[in-house]
Amino acid sequence: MSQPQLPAIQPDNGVADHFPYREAEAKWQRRWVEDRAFFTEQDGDKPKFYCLEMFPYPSGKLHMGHLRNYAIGDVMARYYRMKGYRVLHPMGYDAFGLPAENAAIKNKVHPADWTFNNIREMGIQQRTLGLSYDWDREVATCHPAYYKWGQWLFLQFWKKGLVYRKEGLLNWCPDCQTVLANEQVVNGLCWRCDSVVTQKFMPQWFIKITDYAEELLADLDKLGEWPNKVVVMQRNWIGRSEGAEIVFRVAGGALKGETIPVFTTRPDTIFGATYMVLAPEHPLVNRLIARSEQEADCRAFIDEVARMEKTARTDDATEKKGVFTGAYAVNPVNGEEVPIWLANYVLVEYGTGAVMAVPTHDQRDFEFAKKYELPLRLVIQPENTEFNSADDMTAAWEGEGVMINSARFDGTPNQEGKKKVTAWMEENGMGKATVNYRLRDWGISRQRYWGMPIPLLHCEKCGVVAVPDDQLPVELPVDVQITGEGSPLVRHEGFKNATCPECGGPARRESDTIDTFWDSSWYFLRYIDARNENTAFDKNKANDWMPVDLYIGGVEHAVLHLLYSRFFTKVVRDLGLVDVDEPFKKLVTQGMVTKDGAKMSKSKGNVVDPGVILDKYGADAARLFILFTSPPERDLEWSDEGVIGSARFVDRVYRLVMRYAHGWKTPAAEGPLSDGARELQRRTHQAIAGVGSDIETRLGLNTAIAKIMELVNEMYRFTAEGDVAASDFPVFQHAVETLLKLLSPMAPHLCEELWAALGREGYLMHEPWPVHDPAMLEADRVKIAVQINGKVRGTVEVAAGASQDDIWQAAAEEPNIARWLEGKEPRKKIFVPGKLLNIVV
RNA sequence: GCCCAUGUAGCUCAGCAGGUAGAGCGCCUCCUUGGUAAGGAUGAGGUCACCGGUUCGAGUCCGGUCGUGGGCUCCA
Repeated sequence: MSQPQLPAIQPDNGVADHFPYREAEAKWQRRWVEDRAFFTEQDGDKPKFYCLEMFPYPSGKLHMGHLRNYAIGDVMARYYRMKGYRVLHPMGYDAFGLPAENAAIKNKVHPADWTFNNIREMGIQQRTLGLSYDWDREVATCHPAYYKWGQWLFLQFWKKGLVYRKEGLLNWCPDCQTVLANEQVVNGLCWRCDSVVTQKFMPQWFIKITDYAEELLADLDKLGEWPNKVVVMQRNWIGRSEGAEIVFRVAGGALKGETIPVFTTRPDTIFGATYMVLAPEHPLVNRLIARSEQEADCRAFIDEVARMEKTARTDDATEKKGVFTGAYAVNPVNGEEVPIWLANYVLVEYGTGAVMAVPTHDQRDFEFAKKYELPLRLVIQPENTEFNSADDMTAAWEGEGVMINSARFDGTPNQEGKKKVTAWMEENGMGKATVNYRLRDWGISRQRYWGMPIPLLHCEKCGVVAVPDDQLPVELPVDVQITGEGSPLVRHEGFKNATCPECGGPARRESDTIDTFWDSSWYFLRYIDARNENTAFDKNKANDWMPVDLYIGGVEHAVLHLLYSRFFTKVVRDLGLVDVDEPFKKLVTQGMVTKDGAKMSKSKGNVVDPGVILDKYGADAARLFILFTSPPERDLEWSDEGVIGSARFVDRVYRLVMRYAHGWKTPAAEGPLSDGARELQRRTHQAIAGVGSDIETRLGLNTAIAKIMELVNEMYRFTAEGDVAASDFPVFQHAVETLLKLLSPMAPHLCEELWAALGREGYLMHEPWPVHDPAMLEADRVKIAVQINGKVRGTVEVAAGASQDDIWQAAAEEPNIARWLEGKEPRKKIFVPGKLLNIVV
């Protein structure tokens, strides 16, 4: 036994117990910057991987959700780099928006100062996490160099006819003389002055996203790597329904003959329409009720509805209320005059803002009709009928049946009737088949300061005129007072007054800024060519990098941001600027980070500050904990003990490697491998195979880490004696170096530090990802479970390729098993090679 | 009401193709230690929510029940 050995260094002999994360993290982060280590490669021979995390709003500090989001993305970026991809992994800031103005009012700081300070602070925290971003591509949407191109793109939309102006309904605070966002309306009151908020029509800019509704819906089928629930949410949001638009006319009075189109999905029930309902905000209402007996009642009702909060208005529990207008409309199919009502359950934004009410076959209409004693007429008779007339009904019948009381259509099954009625109405000019969407056009106007100015001018002679390209960007003026009352841009003389580029006359600059969702709808394209001063992004580069291969973010953006980005991509494609249909190939919606079972929030007082955790345990431990504790898409329950556990694991790896680092270049000795080394070798290859497939196929970062932990445990078992035989050394060496490679995407500082400690040249992260040898996965001898009638009664150890007969022989000799076989005749044997033998007796 | 998740060790989660129930944390015991919310080695702990079915064999597949969480919901 005079084999040479690699002696271990004992902890008390110069090896620190703990990974000195403060020094090590600072050192590696500095080197990465100096060496521009995450500079995006443009080598065309390598496959590309565009890894993107949703950029944050710069609120000032990172929260746990950010940490989780970035940790997941960083592992993927680092993994794919080692796998030989050129990876684009950028970061930026969604930097326009209301909080900056609120801070300005509260703390008397300029929104720009507040925002850029926050960006600086968050950037420092992100660097402290060791995230591998290409910072050369950083964008901030509030920077003129970014929004210049946002404005340019807006003008392309404008030229394409996708931008229009119409009256839109807004929350309005009469005291502050300002428009309020939904979240600024608290219990129907203004968040600042507690005045009652009203609904007000104001001219607004809209973008015709509905032009793309059909494609946005159809292409959901292309999103095979999106979570199903997000696809479902988008499908519901778009809300396509087929039906008919039917034209009613006002029966008498001053407006006689005026058309009121309604949308219905049930044209088969048109003969059962016994009244009509308009939304209180319907454009015809004012003229309809003017000088009528009911005018006062109607006005009171309209006011009441206008004062209701939008959310309360659309709540199921809200009582259906209405008022008769005094006017009548003519049902085109039978010439009947039906009363016109106003009701709170009809929404001006959906369909035509008017409905034909069929109380027998629509539950809402039924309840309303009963309450106000309006007539009912049964027109769909169900097959096994429970009622023969509307008098028998206790609820609307919304199911199938045969048409009755419907003139020429009597006896027609109602599904067939839908088509027939629609066709007949089309022939007679009463209506037409239409498709209606729940999706509405995108209202982008914000009467706010801290946003991208909409690059349009109002000229008295020429109307609305686009700002010429060479005058972009339209910069936000800096010298403003933010008071919260109205938009400072309206008051700013220098900003407001402009010259019309067409006639040279005076023009007024548009003072609305744009919805911040506009800014975030194309940032993934700007990253691709972030410093281009000549265009928004180069087409070839965009075609090279798009689509984003992996997009990670919170599920709260399932509809709006992701839908707008999809829409934007399609428009940009139609403008000829890029050739992809969809922006995000694979989407991962990460779960929340919770504490004590609830989402972290200031009001609950259960917030854990990532900054404190980073300082106390280091970036690698924080990353490992947050990755290990839960799979990405599930919620993650924060646990202080868990972080300590991760910190211990970091130390455990550190100690293991440091004990042997001193002799890393010792030459190996010839000789057979010990059993322990063979086992270690097998486990090493199993870990390579397992970690790679976990990361790649199902983003199982938690299970990947568990497998790495198991490998570390095995290495501790292997080195329990202390010294390693030189003949086993190559296996051990391979195991340790593999461990560092597998762990480096999750714990990059630790692994780089140890790689260097082993005397290795260059960055570990530039090493290729290890490859496993399938032949190494199998053990020489295997344990086979022996079952009697499906229950495990013992195990036998046999050579790896042992046959059924060999195992049967061995099993019969095993006393435990023999006991169960005694006096019984084996009827059947089920053999699973390498795993088990089941004997049925 | 509808849709989608989810229920496995005290806790947080694995268990991919039905085939001996796993990881980390926590806990027990022992060892080590003038670096101590320390380290090492052992171990305990699970009728896999419940009921039924398919199967030689079911956390795993099927049906039902119960629990928990989330989303949508006057959309004509």
